[in-house]
Amino acid sequence: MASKKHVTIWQVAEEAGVSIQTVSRVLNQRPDVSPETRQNILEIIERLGYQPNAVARGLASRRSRTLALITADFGDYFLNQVVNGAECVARAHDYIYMLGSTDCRPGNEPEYTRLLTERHVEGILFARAHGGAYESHLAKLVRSGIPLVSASFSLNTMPLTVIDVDNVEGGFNATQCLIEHGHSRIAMIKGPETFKSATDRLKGYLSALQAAGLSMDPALIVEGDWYYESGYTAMQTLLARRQPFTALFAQSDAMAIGAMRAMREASLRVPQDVSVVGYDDLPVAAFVDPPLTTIRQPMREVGETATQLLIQEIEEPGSIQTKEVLLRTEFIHRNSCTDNMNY
Amino acid sequence: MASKKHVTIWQVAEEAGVSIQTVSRVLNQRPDVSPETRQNILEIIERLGYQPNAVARGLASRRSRTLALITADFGDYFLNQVVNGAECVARAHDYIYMLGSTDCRPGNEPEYTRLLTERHVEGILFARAHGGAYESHLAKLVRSGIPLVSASFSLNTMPLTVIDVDNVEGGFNATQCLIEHGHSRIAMIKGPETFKSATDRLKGYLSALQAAGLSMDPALIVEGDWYYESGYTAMQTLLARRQPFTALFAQSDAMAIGAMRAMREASLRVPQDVSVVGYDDLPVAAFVDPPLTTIRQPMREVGETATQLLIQEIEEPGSIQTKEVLLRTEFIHRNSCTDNMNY
DNA sequence: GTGAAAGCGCTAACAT
DNA sequence: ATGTTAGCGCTTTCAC
Repeated sequence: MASKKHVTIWQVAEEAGVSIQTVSRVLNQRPDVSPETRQNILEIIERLGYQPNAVARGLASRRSRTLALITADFGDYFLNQVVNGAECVARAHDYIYMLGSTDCRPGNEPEYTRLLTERHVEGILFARAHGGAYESHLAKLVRSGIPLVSASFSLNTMPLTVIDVDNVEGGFNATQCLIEHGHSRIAMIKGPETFKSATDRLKGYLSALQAAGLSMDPALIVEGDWYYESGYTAMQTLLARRQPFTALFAQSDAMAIGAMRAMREASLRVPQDVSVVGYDDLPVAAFVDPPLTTIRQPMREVGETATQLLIQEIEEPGSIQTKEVLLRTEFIHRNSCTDNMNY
Repeated sequence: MASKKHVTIWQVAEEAGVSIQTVSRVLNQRPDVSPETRQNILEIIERLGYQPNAVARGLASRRSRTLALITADFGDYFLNQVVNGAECVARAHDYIYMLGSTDCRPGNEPEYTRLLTERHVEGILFARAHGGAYESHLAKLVRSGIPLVSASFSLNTMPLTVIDVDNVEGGFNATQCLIEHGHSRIAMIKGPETFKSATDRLKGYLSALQAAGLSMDPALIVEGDWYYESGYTAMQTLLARRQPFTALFAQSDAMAIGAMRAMREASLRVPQDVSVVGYDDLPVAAFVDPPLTTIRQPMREVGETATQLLIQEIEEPGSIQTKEVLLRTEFIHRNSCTDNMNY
């Protein structure tokens, strides 16, 4: 049979010989319904295939059970994992995420606010990879009072609940490993200055050097944009500077892999000539030549925790005042770094 | 100031000294409003910062302007691109996508149907990578009459509007290239049998061989699951069979890269000993050693076209009866395949 | 061109 | 434990 009209709460009530109120109570798991009535109504609901209309419920209760996921680029591995985790937790709590990527149209900064207010989204997960530029807008959202949690993106101008990975620790461990292998001239390809994750990893790098009594050489640091190509050109820049180094810490696996290509083209061998540590543990990291030593981030967990907090804040407002959750990274040892043979 | 109560259509009407109908008419761009009234109302809307409540609109008009995106895994590169494209087109038409990944909980097949009916989604984009298992369920959705478009996923049991890439052509071109380089013993790592894309690429492979008067050797074909690891083990299997081959067509870049690692470990050089062609043109493809020759798929366009059709079907039902759109692939030449030096 | 009335399907606040 | 009365904020008739 073709798409039947939807069954409404009225029909259920009529069939059960009760008022729609009683049905509504059963639907909302209220205690004040007699067991028999409840049982009977449940059976009728089942038999009629009744599904409550979420739109009507939303209007009447002012609860849309809808979350927004603002993100910059679904092609980003980090974000994807976050989304996966977020989606799962949301579903488990019977919330659903609406998509709001900011990328597709330039200058649509205000557009997603419109989306959010119009659709009466109850909370926002801000999972942007990009920094800068949106700060004022985000701040406005924070001030508006709508629950908002950020996945690894902090604001300088405003307190914000952030779930992130301990990037300082990650940067420290990556560098530390290289130092333990006897390296003292350690180059770094960092992420963009606008990212807190990039500056944090830099901090980790710096403090590892310092702890080992090593000095840092600005000539050994180049900035990339996280992606392959930028790692490639960053390494070319580094090589052109002709400052000796025997190790590289790239703040993303993609940049590490890009850099490795540049080194190959310059006849530099990894790890014999240059040891490399990346960051992210991309699926491909284990399959490049040589398999990449890297820092794994629990990205899925970031999404899960963020959503958990978001829902908590929605259901008990005020419960999470600007928490900051830092998840730990994991060091993944592979073959791209080895003892310093050069000095 | 703290989060003000929302402005409603009533306040706009009152402020303008008209009835809410008139405001509603302006909102819905109806022609039957005098220019002055319209202008005046528009200004008041602007001044008051009025945003129509999409939930209320949805209830009254029975149009939610909401689409569902059913997908298996946001970590998949292919899907991500599709999502990006889909999202853009949806936004341009003022629709929004709800997320419905099927992965997070096992056996939640019926769960997303519930989600869809309850939320009164107007159309579904089915962008699953995985085949099999869900067919009966999907068929039920198709029969329910809700507009449904699939991104590269066909159903054997049921006609379905599908936007896909021409996998036969892609498989043909990949193989053809290898043949033109003088290869005749061409191994293939294919995707899972349950994927039409895998069997289509196989068809292309077969017909290229046939066109060249070459025979196919079943011992040269191994199945993987699209991912790196499976390419790695598939190549080990291939090598263990000790059947000579000088070229490899891997149905995904990931499997190609996995296979390349296995070859490295077996001291086989690419492309000198074995030429390789992949499929997908992952961002990493240009940066592995050697840079991978591959088939690029217009995935973003798949998402865009699918959403376009979906919206069209929603707005003019019956307009797209089970179309099948096939987008063309692009051959990307890099360094992983070269002339056959071996025979 | 504009307005009044009647819902959309449900929940909330009182009743009883 | 259950029913009644009001809406939620908007669109849809159908008047004028």
